Amino acid sequence: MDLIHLDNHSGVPIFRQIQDQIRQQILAGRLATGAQLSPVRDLAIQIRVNPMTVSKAYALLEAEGLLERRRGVGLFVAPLAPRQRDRDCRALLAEALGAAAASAVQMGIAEDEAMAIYRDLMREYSRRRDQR
Amino acid sequence: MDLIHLDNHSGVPIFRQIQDQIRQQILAGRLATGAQLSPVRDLAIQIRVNPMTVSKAYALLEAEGLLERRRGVGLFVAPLAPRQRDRDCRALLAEALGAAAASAVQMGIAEDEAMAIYRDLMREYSRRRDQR
Amino acid sequence: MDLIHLDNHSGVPIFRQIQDQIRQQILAGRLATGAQLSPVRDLAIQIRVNPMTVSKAYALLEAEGLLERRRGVGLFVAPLAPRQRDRDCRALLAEALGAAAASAVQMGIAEDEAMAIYRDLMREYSRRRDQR
Amino acid sequence: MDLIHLDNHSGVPIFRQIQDQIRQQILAGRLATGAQLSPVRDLAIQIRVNPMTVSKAYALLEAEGLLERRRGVGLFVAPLAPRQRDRDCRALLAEALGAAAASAVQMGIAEDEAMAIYRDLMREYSRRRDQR
DNA sequence: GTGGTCTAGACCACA
DNA sequence: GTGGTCTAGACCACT
Repeated sequence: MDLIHLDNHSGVPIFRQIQDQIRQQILAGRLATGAQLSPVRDLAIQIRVNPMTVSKAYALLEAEGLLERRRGVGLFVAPLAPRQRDRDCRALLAEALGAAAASAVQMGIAEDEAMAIYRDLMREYSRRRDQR
Repeated sequence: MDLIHLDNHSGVPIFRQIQDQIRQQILAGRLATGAQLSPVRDLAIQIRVNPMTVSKAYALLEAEGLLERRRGVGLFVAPLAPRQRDRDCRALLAEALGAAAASAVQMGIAEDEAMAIYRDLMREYSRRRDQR
Repeated sequence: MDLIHLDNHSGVPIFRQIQDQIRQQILAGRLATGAQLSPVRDLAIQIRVNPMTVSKAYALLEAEGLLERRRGVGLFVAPLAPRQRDRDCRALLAEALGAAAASAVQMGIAEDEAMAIYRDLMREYSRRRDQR
Repeated sequence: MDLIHLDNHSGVPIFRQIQDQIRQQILAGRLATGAQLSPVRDLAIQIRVNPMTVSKAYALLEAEGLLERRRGVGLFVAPLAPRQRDRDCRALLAEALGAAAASAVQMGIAEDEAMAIYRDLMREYSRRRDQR
């Protein structure tokens, strides 16, 4: 399981940051089906956060159907059909893009220019990622 | 001044929703330089919100330099150099696109596909807007 | 809002007891659409429980779509179409009856006898209720 | 001995699910007096559960007086007077129906309708059972 | 060992 | 005033 990176100044609740990052790791396939997640306490120590906060993030992911609890054993990535996974990915992306689409249209920025800005940002990110 | 649309379920603070929408109207040119904004009380009644909330949104926009307060008269859209306006638009858009770019890269969605999704969303929005 | 009755010995988590009872009050129509719920702190004091526990119950009911949050104002019973309400009631009842149906069949108790037992229990409850 | 079916999502402890299902098999007569139960390890492997969990279920059933332990030999279904058996069955059923009776009354569902729902569920179960 | 629940009390954002 | 979040630490149930 990849490291979780927290930003205390973003205004986004910590449990939400954890939840979002784990969800992405699952949808991106970096957390495979059946994989066991870090125990609540371990992750809590690792990212220096109260165990309850981690627990809350896990609970919400379980409610989303992405995690499965095995009592007394631990939490595991729930099986997810590849198609379902793809659909979830697209839905997630579309949601993230929604506000940006509205912005561009409202501000009268040309479709091509907006797409170019988006492309540049994606390249920027993938470059940064490859360097790591 | 266009109508403000609030979403109680989005988790975004109401004052922020007002602020964002007015800012966009200004940058999009639909609220021209020198135009007078609705008085706090009027807008508050119109969108059924506590006047304090509207006032807070206005104050933040004033702090951004987008509004000008003329005491005893009202609030007006501050003059804004076209270049400045364009730069602000792009910056705003880039910010809105940032998270979506990171998402697409992390989830391994191809650049082209992500851009296509974005394009579709923009067309969807402009179509909806034209219909009104 | 009716009193919430807690049973510390039932093994059912407190937040779940609160959640269940409020849900029933809503579905039974004793908490009408638009009614404001007791503030978290008030209810917490009234039933001698930690505010977080109440808050958790409220949050889960909101996730169910039965409650609506108005930021900084309070929590309210969400509008619910009468048909939807009826369907929810039946679903809730069917769920509660599921295990009992399986039991009766598995233990080979005749349909009529099982139904008679059920009828007697209902009469017992309504009698008790009327006395109050 | 019939198969034990476990549901990890029900919230009911696993040892409790095992215990309940074996109890029902005994009361239903599908596990006859004197019959030997599967050894702890065998059942544990069969239903993919920690042997300790099976052992706990067996121990609780022994405490209930439904099982008899013969040291070095195994566990057997204890003799049970038919009347006792019937009483246990009814008591078990009444317990399972208690919450459902309270629900129906509280939600104002008519006695007849509630009983009809219950009857339908029982028929549904017996049909499913006959198909197997 | 695992996760779940609860407490007491603090601080914050929102209206 | 409202609810939301987080902490630190306790206790419990399950495996």
